[in-house]
Amino acid sequence: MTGIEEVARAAGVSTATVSRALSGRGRLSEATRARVRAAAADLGYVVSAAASTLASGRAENIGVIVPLLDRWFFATVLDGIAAQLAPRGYDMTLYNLTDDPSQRRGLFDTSLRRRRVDGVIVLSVVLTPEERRQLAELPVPVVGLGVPHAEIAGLRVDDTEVGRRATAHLLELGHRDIVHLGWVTPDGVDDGLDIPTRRRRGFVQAMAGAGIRAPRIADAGLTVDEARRRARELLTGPEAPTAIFAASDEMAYGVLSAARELGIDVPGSLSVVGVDGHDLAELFDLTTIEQFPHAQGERAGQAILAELGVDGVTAPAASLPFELVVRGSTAPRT
Amino acid sequence: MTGIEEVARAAGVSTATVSRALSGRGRLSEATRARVRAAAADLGYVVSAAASTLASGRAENIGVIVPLLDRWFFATVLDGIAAQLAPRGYDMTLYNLTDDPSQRRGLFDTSLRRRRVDGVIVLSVVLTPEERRQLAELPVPVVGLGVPHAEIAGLRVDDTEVGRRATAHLLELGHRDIVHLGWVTPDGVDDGLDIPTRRRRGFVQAMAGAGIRAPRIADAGLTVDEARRRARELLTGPEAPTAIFAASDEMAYGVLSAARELGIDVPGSLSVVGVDGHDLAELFDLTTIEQFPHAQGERAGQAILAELGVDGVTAPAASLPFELVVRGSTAPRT
DNA sequence: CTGAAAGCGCTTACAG
DNA sequence: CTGAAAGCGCTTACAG
Repeated sequence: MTGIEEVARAAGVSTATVSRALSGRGRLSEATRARVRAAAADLGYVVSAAASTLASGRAENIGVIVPLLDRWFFATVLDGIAAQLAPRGYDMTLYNLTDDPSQRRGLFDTSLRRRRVDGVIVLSVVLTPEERRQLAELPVPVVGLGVPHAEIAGLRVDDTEVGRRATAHLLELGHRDIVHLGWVTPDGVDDGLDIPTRRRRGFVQAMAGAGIRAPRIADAGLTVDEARRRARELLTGPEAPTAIFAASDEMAYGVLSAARELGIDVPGSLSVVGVDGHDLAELFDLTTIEQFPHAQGERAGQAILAELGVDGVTAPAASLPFELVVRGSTAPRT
Repeated sequence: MTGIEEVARAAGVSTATVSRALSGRGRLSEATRARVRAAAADLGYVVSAAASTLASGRAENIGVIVPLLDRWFFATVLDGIAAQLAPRGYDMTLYNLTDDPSQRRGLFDTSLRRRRVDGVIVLSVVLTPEERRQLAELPVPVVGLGVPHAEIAGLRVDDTEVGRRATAHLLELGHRDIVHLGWVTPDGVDDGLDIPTRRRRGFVQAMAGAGIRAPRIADAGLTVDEARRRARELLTGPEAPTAIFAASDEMAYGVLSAARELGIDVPGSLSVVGVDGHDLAELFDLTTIEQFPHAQGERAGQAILAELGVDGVTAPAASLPFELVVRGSTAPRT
């Protein structure tokens, strides 16, 4: 492969000048810069990442710690991150966080510490205290997105407000027998920083505001299937609700599916609202709180670039937007 | 950060020995190896990726070129790849291929040529001849997964057989008025190597086997929405089919949705079969050809590791398995 | 504005 | 089995 020496020779300058011309760092006359760039393009020269990183300390690479890579939400967030990083020449290295303790140890003890990345984005995962400590000790900035730990700074949707908003929508439609179907608060999160707890809290607050104390809350796993099972119980039990606020769109699909099986008309006899703005929500005609995961990813990308002092990137607001999208799965109580 | 010198001093050996002990390359007495490893663990020493890569030429990193990061299928494949790479200490750097020509040029001219990766996995994307040439010229192995170009070796599902199998299922149920709803063959693919063409071909072959010449074929975009629109036309037009073979599950959802809107009973009056084994196929009770995307990713990971000569990894078979999963969206013709 | 040279932190052929 | 030393290919403080 062509090296920097050949480019220097072709352009009639030193390797130092080639480096400066190509990286854009340091002052250089426009003429020299242009000549060097032309020579490099000519020869098809590209700077070796390893050599450049070793000499400069900059890797131009961002690590992203992501749980459950195959969930739609995270894939969309990743796409948003990539959209911010790529145009600035940053690569994105993925670290999939599983439940396997030895895999996790490998990630925190080794992979992240190889100095391969200039910064880390952590997508809503629950970390052990030890893992948080290791993250904090990394010599690079860390940005969280929906991470339920106070010590990891980052971006966050106001999920309490999300819960309130979804519930308010149902209350405005005249519903009173509303059940919130959430998912279980994971172990080890900081008090009230995890998403299910906050959505639940918003629900409770909104219901209280409408004079309803001790509203009904149910839990299920964060999957279509478990939500379907739980919804079946709720809808066939005594005092079937007239509305269900599901904590995610995929859980809402489970509710819709259970209703269909039981012959319960949506929205005639049951209103359903979800959260996420999932890909297929429109297909299901599901009312939901859209939370723009692509834009969340873009902001996370901006946040880490801003921390790195990349030119022209300013830190985005820490609070992420959301929006109620009313579709056909909710209707006035009859 | 701790360097290799400190570890050498702590263990009472040279840096060469530390390197050998930690990498596992070269002969070394067990005692020395253990002593060095203990010292390294003690000091929390981790080899610098940049220095190691520069000196050895090995990056322990695989690049993955992926289209449309937010589609479920590719996210699942990625998860499979990661599952193979991580345990062997390989990182995975994502290169999102968009339609933007300047972004693509940046990827092929620069990003991939920085010698940051030891190998590249390309997930079913359509490449220009120039891009293919650049890929072939990379000094690292390239493995394709469903790539529609003959010069990129790789893994592939026998999509002709997939089309035949899906169609055969409908024929066995007694259907004759079957429409295949596929997506448009992209420009620039090698003849008959792209997925939609092969599924279509399998459909035509199976129909011909049943004595049906010139069977009906429709095209739509590869999305729920476009499929829904197209299905609406098919189902309200003259000679509405009794069965539709959709070329993807997401397209099949569009068909189901159109049928629901039109009050057409599935599977009573219309049978629908898809392809993919999508996440939500069970929820929709959709008969489909499951093609195990997670396993596809694992195989692609194995394939690239095998090319790199990683210990204990053997090249998987190039032909990927699939399986008809019969659910409630198909039934005998009435 | 530009160059000579040291140095980034490892790996590995060579020698013993 | 182990070490001394060259070298991987850049970047950047220093000097001019």
